[in-house]
Amino acid sequence: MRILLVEDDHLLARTMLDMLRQDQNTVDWLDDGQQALTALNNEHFDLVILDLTLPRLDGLDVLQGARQAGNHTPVIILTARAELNEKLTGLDAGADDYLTKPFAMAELKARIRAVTRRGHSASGDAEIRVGQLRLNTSSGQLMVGDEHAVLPRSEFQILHYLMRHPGQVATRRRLEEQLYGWDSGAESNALEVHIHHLRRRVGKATIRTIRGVGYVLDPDAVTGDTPCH
Amino acid sequence: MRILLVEDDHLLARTMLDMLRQDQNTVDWLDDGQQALTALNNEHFDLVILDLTLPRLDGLDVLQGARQAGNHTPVIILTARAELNEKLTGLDAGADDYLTKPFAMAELKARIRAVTRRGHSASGDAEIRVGQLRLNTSSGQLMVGDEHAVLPRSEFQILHYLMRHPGQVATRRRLEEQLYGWDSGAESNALEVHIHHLRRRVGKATIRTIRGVGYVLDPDAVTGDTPCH
DNA sequence: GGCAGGCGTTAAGGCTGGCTTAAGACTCGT
DNA sequence: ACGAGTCTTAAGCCAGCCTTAACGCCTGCC
Repeated sequence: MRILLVEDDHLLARTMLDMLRQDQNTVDWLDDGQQALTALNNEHFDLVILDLTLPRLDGLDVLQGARQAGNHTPVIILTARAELNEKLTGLDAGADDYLTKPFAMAELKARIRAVTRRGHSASGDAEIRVGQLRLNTSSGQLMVGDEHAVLPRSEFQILHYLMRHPGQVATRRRLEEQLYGWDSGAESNALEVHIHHLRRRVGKATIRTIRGVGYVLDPDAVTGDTPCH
Repeated sequence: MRILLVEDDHLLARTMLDMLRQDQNTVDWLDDGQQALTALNNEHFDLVILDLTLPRLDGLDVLQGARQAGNHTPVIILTARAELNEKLTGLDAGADDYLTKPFAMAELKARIRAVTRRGHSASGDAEIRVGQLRLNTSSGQLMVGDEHAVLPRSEFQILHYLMRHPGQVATRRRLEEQLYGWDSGAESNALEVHIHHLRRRVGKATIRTIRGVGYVLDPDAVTGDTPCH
């Protein structure tokens, strides 16, 4: 998943970055409310983790601003216990969940899973299913029928996105964002190569090309082949 | 197992440390409530042994703080008999068990086994089973099929953790925590070497590598080798 | 029908990270 | 003090991953 972390405590932020990236996410980090709002308006994220006390523009204003602009990205708010009363305002302003500092990293993981609505309750590993595809989102293990594979990072990111939006078109741009966040700069046909490799695993018909736009995952497509070489 | 001991009586603490380490555990020790809460929020422990009278932050506050942060680690509370009435509050606050000082080390061991819920019912030796693996957690004896061996400490720690979380990813970080706690500083490929030795015992396919992340125990993996030809 | 642009396919190169092995350091019991 | 068993370190190897680039195909447009 692509996550935006907005947190001005650099020490805490770094801990969270490490944890989130370890969990196979592409994470971008800002420590400033103004920039955060701009980023939210111009790019796509699957989740925002938003501290309330920020320089330049308060977290709540970021949230409200984004929502007013029609942005529905799931948001988890971080807040000090002293600001408890603000939380109500926070939920009113359109946050999906909140966490009071200090919090346990495990708890953050759980909330993320809850908010993104995958991995039902149980603290076990989260898994997405689409058709006969089963993708373990914490280990990147993929089951196609009864064949098993561990996806490399890039292929995982792509397939994960496609499976989160089955039947919807994923633009090339969107997929590249998922892969690189802001670090990118990759100007090549890398994406097509990854898609190629994915199709080899998943069955050719499962990922359909929309010429000039991007790709779609076809939930109904059946594989037919399981290469094994 | 990785255990956090929070106890400000240094003499008692040292005794307990020795005993717990004797039993193959990795134990970290703090004598201060504030630090304990911080540690609990940022790291993973399998068990906390918590004295109630602590400098800076009372034991009960540590417990409550941790629980509010969403931390579900099993906790055993230590308390002087004079503070008996507090115990009820202790259980209310989310402790799993308590022990009144002075106590026998054997008693503590028993409580630990009970709280960590391994070694069902009878106080006989605790044993974990996953697939065809059977690990005796008190002796470190491993049965693979009908072959048996006694694991050295490091390999035991790793396999024990993997078997407690079969099918889930164990990050390198997590495994190193299990091995060293805070004493570490070990910057090397030691973990990989241990994994290598373990695979030799347990079958290569049983421990799967998740590149850039860690390892998973595959419960279904058989000792032989994968078919596919 | 020819052309151009987008996409598929394949192979090669660089690189990272894990695997393997062997050698020394250490511990502990005898 | 010695030896067996254990842990760490280091070095070289290997495999897998990502990107790049070349080439061919397909599609749609003129």
